Amino acid sequence: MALASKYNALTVEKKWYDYWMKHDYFHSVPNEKEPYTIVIPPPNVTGVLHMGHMLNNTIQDVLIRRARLQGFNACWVPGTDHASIATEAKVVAKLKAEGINKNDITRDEFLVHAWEWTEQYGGTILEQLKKLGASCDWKRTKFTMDPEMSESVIESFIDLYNKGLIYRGHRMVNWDPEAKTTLSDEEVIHEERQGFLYYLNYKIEDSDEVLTIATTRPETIFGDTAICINPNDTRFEHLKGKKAVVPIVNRVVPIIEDEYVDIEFGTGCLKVTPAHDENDKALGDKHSLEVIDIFNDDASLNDFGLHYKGKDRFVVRKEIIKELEENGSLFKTETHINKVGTSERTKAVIEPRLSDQWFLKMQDLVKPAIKAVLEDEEIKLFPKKFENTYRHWMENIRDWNISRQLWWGQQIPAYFYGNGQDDFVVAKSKEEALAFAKTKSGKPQLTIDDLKQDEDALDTWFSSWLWPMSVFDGIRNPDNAEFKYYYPTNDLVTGPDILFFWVARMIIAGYEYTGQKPFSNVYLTGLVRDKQRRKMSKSLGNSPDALKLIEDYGADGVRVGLLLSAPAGNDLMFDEDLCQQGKSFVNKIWNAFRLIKGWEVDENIVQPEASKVGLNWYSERFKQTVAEIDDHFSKYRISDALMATYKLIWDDFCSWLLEIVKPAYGEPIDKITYDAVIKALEDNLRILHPFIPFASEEIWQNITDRTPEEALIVSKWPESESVNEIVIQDFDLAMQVITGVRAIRKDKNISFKEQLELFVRNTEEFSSTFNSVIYKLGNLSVLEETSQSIEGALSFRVKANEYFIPITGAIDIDAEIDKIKEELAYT
RNA sequence: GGGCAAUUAGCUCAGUUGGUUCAGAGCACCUCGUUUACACCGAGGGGGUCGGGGGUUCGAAUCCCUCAUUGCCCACCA
Repeated sequence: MALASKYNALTVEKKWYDYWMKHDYFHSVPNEKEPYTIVIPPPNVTGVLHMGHMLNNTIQDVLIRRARLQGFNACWVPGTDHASIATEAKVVAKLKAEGINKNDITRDEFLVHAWEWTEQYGGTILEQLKKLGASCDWKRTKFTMDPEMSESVIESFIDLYNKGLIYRGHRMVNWDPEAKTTLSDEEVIHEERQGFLYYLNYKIEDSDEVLTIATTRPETIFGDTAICINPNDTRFEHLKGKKAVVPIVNRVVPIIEDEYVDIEFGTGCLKVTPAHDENDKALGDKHSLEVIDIFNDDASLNDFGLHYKGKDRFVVRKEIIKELEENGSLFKTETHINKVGTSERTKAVIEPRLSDQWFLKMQDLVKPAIKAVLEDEEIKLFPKKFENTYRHWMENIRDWNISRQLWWGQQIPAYFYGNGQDDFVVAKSKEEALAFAKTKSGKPQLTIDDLKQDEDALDTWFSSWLWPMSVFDGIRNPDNAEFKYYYPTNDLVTGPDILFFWVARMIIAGYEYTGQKPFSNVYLTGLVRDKQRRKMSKSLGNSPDALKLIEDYGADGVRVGLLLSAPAGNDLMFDEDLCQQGKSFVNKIWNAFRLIKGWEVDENIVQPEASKVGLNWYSERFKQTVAEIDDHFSKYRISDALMATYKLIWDDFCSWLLEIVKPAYGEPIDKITYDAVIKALEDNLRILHPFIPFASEEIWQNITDRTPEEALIVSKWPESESVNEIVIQDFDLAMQVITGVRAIRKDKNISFKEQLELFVRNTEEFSSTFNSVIYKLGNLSVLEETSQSIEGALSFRVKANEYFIPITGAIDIDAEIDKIKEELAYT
């Protein structure tokens, strides 16, 4: 059989993925075996595969494939997230391009477009994962807006509301005037920007005196309802109890006192605008100030803006400064660097805004989640260092604003029947709501048309925090057999950037709904960066095309490349050269297979001693490495596990063993050796499979014909067995000796293999003497260099001293060793 | 401003309780070799005051203090 000298990844990978799918190896159903479950961090439904996904999902696939080989009932649940903000933004942009303004169409019309978009692009990222080799249980694919998934979300909302944990609040929120939506604190990026600090003069009522305050936002004077000074500030002693006049607006506002004011900053005096600043809001609440909202939804000024009405806040800022200057209210202007909140998605400057929102009380919910991670260690974070940040966040948690001013997502199941703040009911359906409303309002005459559902949708994370439960329908139906079998899941693999958005909240939800953890281990990957340590981003254009990489290096090569330098929690500096290394590795294995496959077997040949010794050694070395790999896996040190595998295959198997057993060119090989090499190769493939699933299966199936039940993907991970360390030590020493001989003789005509034969013969001849000398010396760990002369003597150097022990079978080894020890004591 | 982490070979990183697996790995580099599995190869080799300084100790990459630099998280001062 002629095998290509270059491994062709592309055709091979397609072939085996189809084969695996055809035989349904990925699909799991509850059975008597122990489950091993991973739920995928659902990527955005309309997203495309990027390097972060590649890394993430490669790790998950490695874990799931290994678990499958270990005999677990492995189940990896895939799916996508509706990603309300991101998707809605894309749909809005698409409609805009078609000349449709979102505000001109109805919610239902918009949703039709959104669903069309989702159906068109929704499957892309999952198809891309298949190219990577992801062995997800595709029959279980879920979408966070599937009917039953949405129903779970609504049910949990109702449940939490009924428990008194959800409330409506008046809260300063981060308003994105471009998307016209609220953002969570986490979605706001604070940027340092060069701005100005404007010093404005406010007249004191019934006086000629003026008071100078400093502000970065002069356009908000329309919303001023007080001036605040520090009660301990002697400079303003005489102003206590007086009133000031806001320039242009001519509103008379009180001068209040609060220690919040920093005497050192600015003029030690500030204007209070409760509607547009969080701190001012707090001051306003404390001093019962009027709240005047001066902005429209798009951050243009409303009626309170007087002649600036309808103009954008930044336009107003420029213009009002001119006006203030003209009327003498502008005292001076200083440059000032301040941090501005901007929207992660639209980049618009965030406007703090008071708004009716839905909140979830976190104070009590968070308790079991803190305990589970930090006290009981029921859930372990890898690497452990993230526990600190987890603690910090959880212990300072604030109530979760779960409503979003969006259409794409689960609409909040609250129905208003009147105009009062409390004239609403929370219910599963409009019909149910009507019944509740009649009772609550005491108005039996209410009809379904009197009910108006809250316009807001729920935060995306409010659906994904249920993910490990809802994918098994554990919210609606907690007693179902699948949920009981698969939950809690085992491992979660995700980026540290969503430790709080998602991971922490899943833990909270898990304990709230099941009293159990949602998963046992959290593996936090690093961020994928480029060679210059920059974050991969579209704007920088430094993110390689994931699919192009797979085309160029093969999925196996890319997987190896990514894992080679991705220790948990460390950022990964991605470099295409690593994929090349991965590709080379795959090719190396392929060529090792070609070599073996090309041998002609002759049953009549006696097995050479060197082969026997080599195979015996490799078998021990393999067991030793498997133990090492298992240990790495248990600590989620995936790249170390891969490196151990890499070295075993490349160095020990290819460079040592195959060189030892390789027959001379054109000569046949004995059957015992051949069979043993094939077995060793097969064992190698078992441990390689999680990392390079395609190439390993290809070689496995080429070794001999296999039935579907015998496929590598469903074979066995090697059992851990005790290792005979002596065999390995002896062999290592033999290697040293031979290396020494070669160095001394510089004889290019004598092959490595022949020298091993010679060594082995000598070993046999003087076995007891020789072995115990080298073993004891080995134990001393003092050997720096050894060599064996061809005449059958061992020479070695210890701490710069040369020793020479003739191996004649008649020497007193212990005496020799003692002599060396004694000399060592002096040096 | 508050908190957390990191700093080890040219690069990316290991180094678990201080001491014979403590100065390591992979890549890169240099030399030589082979072209009858594989140049996506083989055999060798060079290379580090373990960020600086101080301390504890018989002994420190490892523990303590301090400084410097970097990264991340939280909060943000009108």
